[in-house]
Amino acid sequence: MAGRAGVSVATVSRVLTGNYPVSVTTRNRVMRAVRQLDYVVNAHARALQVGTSGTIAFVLEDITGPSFAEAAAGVEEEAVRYGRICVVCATHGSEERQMAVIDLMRAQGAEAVILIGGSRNEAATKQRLTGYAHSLASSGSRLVLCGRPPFDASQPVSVVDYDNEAGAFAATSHLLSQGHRRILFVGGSDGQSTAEERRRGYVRGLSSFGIDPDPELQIDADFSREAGRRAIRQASERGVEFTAVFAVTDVTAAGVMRELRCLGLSVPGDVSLVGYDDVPLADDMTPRLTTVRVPYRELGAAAVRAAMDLNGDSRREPSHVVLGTHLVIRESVAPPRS
Amino acid sequence: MAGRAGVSVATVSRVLTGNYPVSVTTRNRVMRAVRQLDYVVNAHARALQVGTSGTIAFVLEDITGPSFAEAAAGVEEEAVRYGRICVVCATHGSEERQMAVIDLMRAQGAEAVILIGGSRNEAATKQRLTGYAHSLASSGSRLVLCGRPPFDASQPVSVVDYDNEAGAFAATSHLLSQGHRRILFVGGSDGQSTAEERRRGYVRGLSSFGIDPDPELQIDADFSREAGRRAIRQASERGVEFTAVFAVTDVTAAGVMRELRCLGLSVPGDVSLVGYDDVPLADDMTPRLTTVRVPYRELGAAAVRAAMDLNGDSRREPSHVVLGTHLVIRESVAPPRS
DNA sequence: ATGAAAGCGCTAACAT
DNA sequence: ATGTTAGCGCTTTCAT
Repeated sequence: MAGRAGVSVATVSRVLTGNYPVSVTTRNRVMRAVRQLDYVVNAHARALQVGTSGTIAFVLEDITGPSFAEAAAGVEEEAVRYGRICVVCATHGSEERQMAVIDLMRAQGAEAVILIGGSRNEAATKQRLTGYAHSLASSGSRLVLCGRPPFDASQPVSVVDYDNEAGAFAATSHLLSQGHRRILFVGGSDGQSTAEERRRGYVRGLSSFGIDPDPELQIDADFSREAGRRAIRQASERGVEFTAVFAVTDVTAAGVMRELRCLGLSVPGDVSLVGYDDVPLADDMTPRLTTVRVPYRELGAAAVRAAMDLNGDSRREPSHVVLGTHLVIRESVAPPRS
Repeated sequence: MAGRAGVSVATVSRVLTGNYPVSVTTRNRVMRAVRQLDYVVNAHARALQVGTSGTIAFVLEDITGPSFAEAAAGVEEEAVRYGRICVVCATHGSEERQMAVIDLMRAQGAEAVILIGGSRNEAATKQRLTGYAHSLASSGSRLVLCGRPPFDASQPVSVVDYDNEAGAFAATSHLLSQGHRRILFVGGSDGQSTAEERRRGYVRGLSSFGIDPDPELQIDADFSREAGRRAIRQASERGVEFTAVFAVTDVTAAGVMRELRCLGLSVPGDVSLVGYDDVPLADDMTPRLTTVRVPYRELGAAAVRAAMDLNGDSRREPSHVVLGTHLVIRESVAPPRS
């Protein structure tokens, strides 16, 4: 390449990186050679020299989840805005895979690793993540957590969060204010942090209306459609009475809605329903689903910003930004039949 | 690192890559040092030396599209199965961005670049892609196209396809066999290849029933929900009469369904509706959407396989695999009101 | 403004 | 079985 342009490799490097004065004629000569040879620099060689690769890793459970996908879009867009490239890895919920992915990204010299999603076991996970965070920090990288409880500020991990609990509180209050008293919460009590926080909001909503949470009204379910269906089936088999359902997730709500229909119950005529996330699906359901809006795209974007801000000096205090949620009222809630 | 273990760098390399005999004691010593130092190899240095990085690039328009997301999941899974890492880039429909992304991946030494989605202008795009393909091939990489018409076999590009036209034919035939004669096709005629092929299937379906396609019954729309709504609004304003709609995409169908409702029309009572893709949404709509199943996940997986198969000798004939589609009959189609 | 050369961290001959 | 060393392609002093 340098030969073709009749200049030294150093000169080629200078025109290509563009951070050093080069005479116009030389530059043209080089650029012509670049075109003729269809040349691109070797990113690995450059990264090896410069010490950084401009890669942002986004680690999620499953790309197929609409809220994760939305967040991924936010990460991707913001990453390219900063001239970075974005690699996305799925863990399929496995902790080993998560660990493997983080090591992989450390090997790649990723500028930041952004982890989205709740975690199963707060205490143990927190410890493990702290380990990751230090490993990453020691290689000049950053760990950013999305939608998880923050760490204490002494750890080199930033978190971009939203108020899960407040959203759930708002959703529950809405149902309550419409006159519902027997509200079924469909969501995990398996310790998944996101589900747990939402459940807390539900309980607090109830309490603020002076209602004692009835354990019978809380049914386990993960974030899948199938879990939503199963939950309703269980409730029905157990003869649980309720006039409204608060589902931990919009897609869980879709399952709930479907199973309710199978039982011959209409929404919102017989039972009201609210979801969480406000993914596109919510607006396509019939009736359109009342839900809690979570700014996932913005969440992703904020995560890369959090990562980049700390770029200069890695001794900077890790940030904790929390985004707001709000209730989106549509058509799936009505007052209970009297 | 080598110092800490008291061995040479070569030995460290040997135990870490594991492709060379090392005595058990030495291996243990090295592994201990690895753990103590929390060491990971520098992937760039390795790639620089070995000449390949084990990266598969997946290029799509928008991660948020459910069918793309599904394909991305297929790519990701298959890539990790092969021990590769997967970077996903969004082009947002811009050809320049697409070009930039491909160069970027060439610089990264990606083992393969997988491009999904139709293209606007077949002739020009084909030429441009041929250029990319040769560029990639010359750096030992591969271009794989997903869901696009194949190239002639002399070009170094593999394609993994599915029969768009046959699926559309099946969908249209289904409507026809239910007694519909005025079927509105909602989909682009802007030359987007996917839409175009689906439209051809629609026309052929009509023809096979001896019906001349009425231009009035074909309305422009891209793959978005909004486009679906707009199309129905237009049809209604123009006073077009129809008893069924075939939407180019499930999400377009969701828009169609919504707008139909706004017009006071019920599905399938007043008008029948079929979509295309069979994304999860289709099963969550009310009524559940009859649609054409496209095996997107398998498509993605097949794309990485196509890329890897050619790995050994790059002189091998590029492959063209085509996957099947089939109609999924649900509840959005009924015979027309007499 | 340009060239020469060192060196980034690794792997793969080539010794031993 | 292990150590020594060249060199992957680039950027970056240091000369000129």
